[in-house]
Amino acid sequence: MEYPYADYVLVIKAISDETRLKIIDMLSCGEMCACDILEGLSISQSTLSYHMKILSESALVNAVRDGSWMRYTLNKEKTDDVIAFFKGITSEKENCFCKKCKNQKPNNQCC
Amino acid sequence: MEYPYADYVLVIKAISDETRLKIIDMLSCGEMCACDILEGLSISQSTLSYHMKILSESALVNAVRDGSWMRYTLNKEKTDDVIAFFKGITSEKENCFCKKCKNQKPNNQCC
DNA sequence: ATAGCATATCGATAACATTCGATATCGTTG
DNA sequence: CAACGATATCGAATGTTATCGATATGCTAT
Repeated sequence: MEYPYADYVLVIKAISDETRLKIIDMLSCGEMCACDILEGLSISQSTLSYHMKILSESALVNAVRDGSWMRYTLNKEKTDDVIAFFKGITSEKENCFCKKCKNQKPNNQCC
Repeated sequence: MEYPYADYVLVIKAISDETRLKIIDMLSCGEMCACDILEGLSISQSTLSYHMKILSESALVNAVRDGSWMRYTLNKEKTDDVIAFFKGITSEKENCFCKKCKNQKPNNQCC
């Protein structure tokens, strides 16, 4: 209990969209430019730009300009960080909130 | 490439909300009833009911009626499944989409 | 400097999410 | 079976997201 939930909500929102999950998958084995990502999807160029902005602003994806092209890579540090966060909140721990419950049962569970 | 993205979008959307992340964290070390969860948050009872519905419909949380109370537990199988899915799409793999890119560079990267 | 390609931004729209108070349902207990 | 407590559902208000076409910006060649 007491994680920076709000910070992670931004990142998790970024991965809670089918198009963006596909893009992350596409980037998982190497760098791609916007034009190639666009070819693999059925969306408009402006929509892709919108999604890439969300992915790079949440730091899940690194964006580098190369001439008139944009080259994108997956930021594995960030994706691992999200995984670690989610593992953390789903794992049992000391000082857990539920241990303070009022309506505990004899078996030390809540309610 | 070619994961059941849409299926996981539902689950990831379920965890992309601050209130629901808190609830998952609360449930991480044991069972809780709705009333105790409600005490730990600053939302109305109807809003909690809405969030619990999203969490249990996405199978992240198991809901059991016990008399007039509802008892909730975290479904670790499902949370582990989401983690496995996300690890999968963020890890390099064979037959990766990006290997079919048109605009490849000499280093075998895209663009 | 200008024409052309790649990408970003804008404005509109439609769909979806979150919240609440009011009310309904459901189960328990007198 | 009536009253009550716990939870669910409804309807409305408000905010957020995804999408597009049109247009702007920014680079690169010519």
